[in-house]
Amino acid sequence: MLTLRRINENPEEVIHQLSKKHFDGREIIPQIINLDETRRMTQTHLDTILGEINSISKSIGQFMKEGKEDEAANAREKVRLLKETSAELGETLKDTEQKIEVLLVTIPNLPHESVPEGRTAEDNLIERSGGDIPSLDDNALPHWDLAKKYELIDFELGVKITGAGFPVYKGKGARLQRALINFFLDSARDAGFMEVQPPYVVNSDSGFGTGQLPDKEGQMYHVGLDDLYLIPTAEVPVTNIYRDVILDEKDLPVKNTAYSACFRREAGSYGKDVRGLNRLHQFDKVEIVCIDKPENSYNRLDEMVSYVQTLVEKLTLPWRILRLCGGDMSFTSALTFDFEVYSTAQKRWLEVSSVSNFESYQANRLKCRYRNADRKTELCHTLNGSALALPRIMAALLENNQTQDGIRIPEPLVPYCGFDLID
RNA sequence: GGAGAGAUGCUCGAGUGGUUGAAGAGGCACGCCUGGAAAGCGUGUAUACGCCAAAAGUGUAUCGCGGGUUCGAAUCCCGCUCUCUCCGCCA
Repeated sequence: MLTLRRINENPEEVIHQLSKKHFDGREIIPQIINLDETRRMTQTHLDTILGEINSISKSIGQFMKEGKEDEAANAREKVRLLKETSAELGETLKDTEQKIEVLLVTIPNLPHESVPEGRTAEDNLIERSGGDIPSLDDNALPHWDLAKKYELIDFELGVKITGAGFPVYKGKGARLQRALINFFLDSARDAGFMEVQPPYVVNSDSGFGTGQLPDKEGQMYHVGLDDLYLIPTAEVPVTNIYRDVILDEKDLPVKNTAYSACFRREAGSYGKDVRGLNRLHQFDKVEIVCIDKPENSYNRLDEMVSYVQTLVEKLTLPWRILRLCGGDMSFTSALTFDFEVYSTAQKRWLEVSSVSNFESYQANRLKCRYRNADRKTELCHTLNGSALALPRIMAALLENNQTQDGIRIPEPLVPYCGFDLID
């Protein structure tokens, strides 16, 4: 959620920046400014009247003590009239605040100046890349065939138990999953992230805090009986640790990491995008979350991107980093880098991580603030990224490392797996 | 799930419907004292939104959350949430 201050300070600039995200703010921004004007006028008026009521009420107490019945009755009547006005103003104020909020949550975050123009994924910029794309035999198999051949993942069994998109990992497949989770968590800890184990189910306040609600309600699984949501990412519970929190300057930066299962309804997906491990309703991910001072957040973002790069490099996967264009960025992000790894048998790039700076957009909803050097409270900047999402890493590992003898495990994973070959 | 008790500031803790944003203590910060420290003494110590060009200042709201009674509510009433104790169930 953008701050009213930002909108009021320079509306034209805000409208201009929003256009990069292909959001037309020419109507809504002036509308908000008008409502905010009404809001402030109403509050000034209301506060004055409440102040009068307060002071008269005090005088009534005084009159009662002194036994001045007439004066007291007089004052009571005055207050009665003022209360009628204050009730009306109170309604107007509440109403206006609600209208402002309803409008504010429909406005996306402003993109950073370095965000490239563009509408679709085609327009994303390749920031840098690395690793070697292996040359495979003609009879190289896609991961869903490898998963079957080596009995690593049973998709049909998942369908029986739950439905499509809920695979069952078995044997070395399950062990490889667990190895990846531990490898990612240990690496994050070495890089200075504190591990947390959050709940996998959150309330609506948390959903609202990180921006899943109200817009993306349909993308989360909802537990109706208790009105709770299955998390689509550990970002939600971890970031919400800091909801309604005022951090001390010395607490920053906050660097957290968490493993969680992630649940996404993925309504409307189909075709090759959902084949095998490409898109699941339940998957595993290790997430990194940072909270920092505004002036540090872009350095922090770079640090996070560099860290994720070390992961794909250690796994010896061919990778590239994309700087997302205005049209392809998420609603809440100010700047996003996507990591993709090459899935050689599918002959396509798969997104395995998305690292974003949300600036104060999330923090404003979360009311996550810190006390700066002047002892004033100020909104923090929040950032997060996948480090990493497992399924597509698994897909790329299986496909890229297949040989005549079996599937080779990258060296850093071997101690975690307890085997170096799947055969 | 059943019965009961409770929820006050950074923490502990007081609070008779009328200067209670809230006593007192602790913590923390700053200052004095000291060679340095401790002790001692003094001062300060919530958030949000208004007003003011801004600072100073000042207004309003906030004692778990929401509503009600009242001229006036931390205090009385109702609903909700959470915590604790006992019983039941249970990895």
